[in-house]
Amino acid sequence: MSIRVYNTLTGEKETFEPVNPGKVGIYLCGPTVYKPSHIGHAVGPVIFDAIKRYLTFRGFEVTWVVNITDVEDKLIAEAAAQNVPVFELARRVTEDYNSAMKKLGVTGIDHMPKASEYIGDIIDYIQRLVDKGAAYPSDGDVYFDVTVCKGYGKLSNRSPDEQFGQRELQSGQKRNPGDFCLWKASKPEEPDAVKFDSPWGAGRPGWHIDCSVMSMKLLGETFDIHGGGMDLIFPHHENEIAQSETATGQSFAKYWLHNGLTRFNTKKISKSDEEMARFMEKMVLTRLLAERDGELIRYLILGTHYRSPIDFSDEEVEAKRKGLMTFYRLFDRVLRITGTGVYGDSPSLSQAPGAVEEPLRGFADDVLSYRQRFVEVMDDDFNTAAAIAVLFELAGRINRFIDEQKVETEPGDASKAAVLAAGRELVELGRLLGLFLEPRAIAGAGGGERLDAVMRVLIDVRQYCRQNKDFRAADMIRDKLAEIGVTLVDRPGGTEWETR
RNA sequence: GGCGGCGUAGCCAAGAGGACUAAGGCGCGGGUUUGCAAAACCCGUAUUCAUGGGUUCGAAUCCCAUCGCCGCCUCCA
Repeated sequence: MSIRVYNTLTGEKETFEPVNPGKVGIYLCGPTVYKPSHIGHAVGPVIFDAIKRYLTFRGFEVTWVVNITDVEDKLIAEAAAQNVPVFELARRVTEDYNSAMKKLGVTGIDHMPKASEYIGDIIDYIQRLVDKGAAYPSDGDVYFDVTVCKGYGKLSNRSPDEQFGQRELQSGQKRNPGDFCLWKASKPEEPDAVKFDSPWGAGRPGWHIDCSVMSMKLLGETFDIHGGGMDLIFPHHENEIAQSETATGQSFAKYWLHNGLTRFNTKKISKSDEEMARFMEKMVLTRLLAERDGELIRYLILGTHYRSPIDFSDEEVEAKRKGLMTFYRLFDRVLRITGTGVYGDSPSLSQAPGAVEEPLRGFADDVLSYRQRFVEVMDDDFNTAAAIAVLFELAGRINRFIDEQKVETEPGDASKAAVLAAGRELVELGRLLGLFLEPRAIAGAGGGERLDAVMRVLIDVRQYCRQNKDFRAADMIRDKLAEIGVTLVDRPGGTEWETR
């Protein structure tokens, strides 16, 4: 079976064949670091992190680049407004971004190049375009001439003739309205930190050129996958293609993958929309991740196919949280039964299929068939939503096995081993999506020794009441605890407590 | 005006010509279990995929039209 991906360039699903067999280069357009990132900025990184994990699992050696744009108009303006040095602001925002990525389990990024560190390469590149007659200086700016690029518009299906008449751009310095800026002349009031010397005078790179230069520098002139939000298709990615392919004479990225945009009340989260300002505040990643578990946000993002838009709401997050608990509860259950956590490194069922013997073989076969199904749906354009559905089915199958075999009350070595191997399988598959990376116990969870002891007392008192058939008192203890978010659970082996 | 996306159960969301009398999650109803719960498991929750035509032996899936929502064409993940 081969992997198929939807390519924006062709508008079709294609069989994935890397430029160099066995190796995959991925470039994802990262943030411009002038303001805190919001939930929408997390979608691309989370999805591509899952894609990298999956491709690695499928045997590819993956190199993943996410750029940081730290030389840009809005960053300069914001730094001036806050009265801080440009690169100081950039550094702070980048740090927040990185810590958010860490919480989201995005660990696969190999390079995070900054535009400011590639100025020399960018200048060389622009010079190359000028030498080819594809770019022209004008009053200290340098523009790309879209008319020299015959394929211009192939990504976004726009022809310059039809489209640019609509724009009210009558820049006197441009030859054509669709020409875009490669190099931007500095203005006197701008800080020296962003004035770079060039053959055309002091200035800084235009918006698109840094992506072309850094991607080709790190991944080669032709690489495999270029990703970003759908809002980048035009003009950003279109212009990247134009300048890159004109410069090298070769095709740029082979597959273009675009993720859907995050919406709120069916509207795109936008930086300029007044009515959304308050919501935006809440959706700032650092704030959101202070309140919500990173794994939950990641799970929420992966619960929708990457090309579909995500409607974000508190209600939806809460519903998803309940779903995730199903897995955590099962993991706790497996730990209770086997004494070994599913997060450990004992073999999963697929790693040691022989470990499960004949009477339980049917169960083992089911588990392996879910694994197969998981691979099938992921092969089909990285359908993480369908993959998660398989995870739920697998979890249900394991729970049913435990119930039917009465593994909790009448455990046998064979059935316990089967439960552990199946649980490990579930975690292993989840980890291909970047889920279940870290142990997350819900029973008797992290309140320290003192709380643990207090809970023990309450549980013992309640047990005493129950033995004396004083169920009103016993239930009162349980109900009061429930009100503060602590659930008491009576199990065959005794009572345990859980927090939400 | 041009380009693109979306419309599947109460909600979220897969499915992209035959395995669909349409996955999975949340919610809801019934049951097993329990002192009662919680959890888990079982059963039920869309004869139908915005609407109307068409192509086809066969369509949620392809084509056309209509309605509604959204994005891009200026900075945007």
